[in-house]
Amino acid sequence: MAKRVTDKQKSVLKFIADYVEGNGYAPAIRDVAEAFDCSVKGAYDHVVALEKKGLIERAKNRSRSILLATKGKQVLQIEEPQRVPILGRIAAGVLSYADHHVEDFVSLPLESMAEDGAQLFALRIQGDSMVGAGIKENDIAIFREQQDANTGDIVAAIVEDEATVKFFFRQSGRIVLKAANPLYPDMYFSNELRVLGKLKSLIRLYN
Amino acid sequence: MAKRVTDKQKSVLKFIADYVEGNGYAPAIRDVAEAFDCSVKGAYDHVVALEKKGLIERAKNRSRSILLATKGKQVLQIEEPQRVPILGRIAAGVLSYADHHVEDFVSLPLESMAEDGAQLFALRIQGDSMVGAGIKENDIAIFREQQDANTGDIVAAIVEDEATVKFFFRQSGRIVLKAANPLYPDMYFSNELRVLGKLKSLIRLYN
DNA sequence: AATTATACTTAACAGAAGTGGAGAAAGTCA
DNA sequence: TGACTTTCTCCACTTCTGTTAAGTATAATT
Repeated sequence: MAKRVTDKQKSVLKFIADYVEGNGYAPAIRDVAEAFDCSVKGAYDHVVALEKKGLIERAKNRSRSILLATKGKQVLQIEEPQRVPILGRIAAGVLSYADHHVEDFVSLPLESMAEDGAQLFALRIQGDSMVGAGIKENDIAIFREQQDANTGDIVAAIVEDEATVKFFFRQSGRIVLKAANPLYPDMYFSNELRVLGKLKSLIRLYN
Repeated sequence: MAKRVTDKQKSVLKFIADYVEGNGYAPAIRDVAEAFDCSVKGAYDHVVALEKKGLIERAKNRSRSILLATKGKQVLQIEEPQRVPILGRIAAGVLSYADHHVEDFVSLPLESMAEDGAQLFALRIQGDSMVGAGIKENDIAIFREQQDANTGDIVAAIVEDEATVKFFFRQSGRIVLKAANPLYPDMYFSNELRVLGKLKSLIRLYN
């Protein structure tokens, strides 16, 4: 059971997706049959096969109840707008996606922002330490979760039990965090720095 | 025809929306009847009424083909992530949402960004004339379409057949556009300035 | 070579689902 | 008050749909 997905099955899957897209509701099995100019049972077999392979979900004896399962969307490469949590206080440097730490959600405004399944999180910028890089207080910064970084990256890191956003540099064996504001001194670390992620995008609201 | 929407009709509408939300497909009329513990025809009459009032759309003789119309969503205050077009070249100062002027789309990352049906559009920032305000080249700026502005607003306006983004000021009867960069001189206008919209939010991508 | 899965056919049936007529009681509106 | 509209009932009917039975032929696996 559940071998590979055949070309025919893929095209049936695509028909279903297109039908839903176009009509707002799923096709009846007879609609599939008509589209592929085959018998009702032929279409039925395809639908059952797709169901068995987990590409679609369906309710028994219910008309037009086909849903594209996550797996089916993957096959067709349909991407949904990803929702990224805006984290509030980050206690003791642990990234937690638990409800009580999530302030709100942003959905990614551009499809190009979604990455190969990388974990993303967002922080609200506090203070003016990065104004020189065009990052202002209350901006929403979206990070890709990662424990390391390259020189020149803008990162979120834990400094004194607080999340902070700074430029990341490696200088002669040490790590340096630099603000983009001359009023803030550079901070030096000898490797025990807890990096949370790397800045991927920024969202600002006016008014 | 099409008088006000009754409480009962509202609750039927809500049931339909909830059903779709929960199941992924629309209810059959008999599902409505069951939910409201009334006859099939009773439910049918409600559905027909909702259709006549433009709150739902439906296909004739098709099972489970109910769709919530835009008007129906308004009644239930269901907000969908709004998609905003990123406009490319703006020819001769006319805002056109025609396909060939649309580079891409951004969907609004936060629900709070959607406004009372205001028309929004986006531009990609060119040049560094607004760096002082934390607006950098290639940032995506989202504007609310409006022909006027208040002193201090950041606006998109047409200057010499090009869209430009600047601070907007009124000074002794004239309009002044100021850059947020001392390298750019102020521009003065005696009212024939074509304002396209006011900056509402900003999106930046790193890498 | 034997088995299993794919991709169909024709035919039939039962249950699901939409539609319409003919009321009736209650509420709304002018 | 009279004319609608809303909200329902009961019943009948048609159409739509999912499902099953019983095969056939081809391709892919084991």
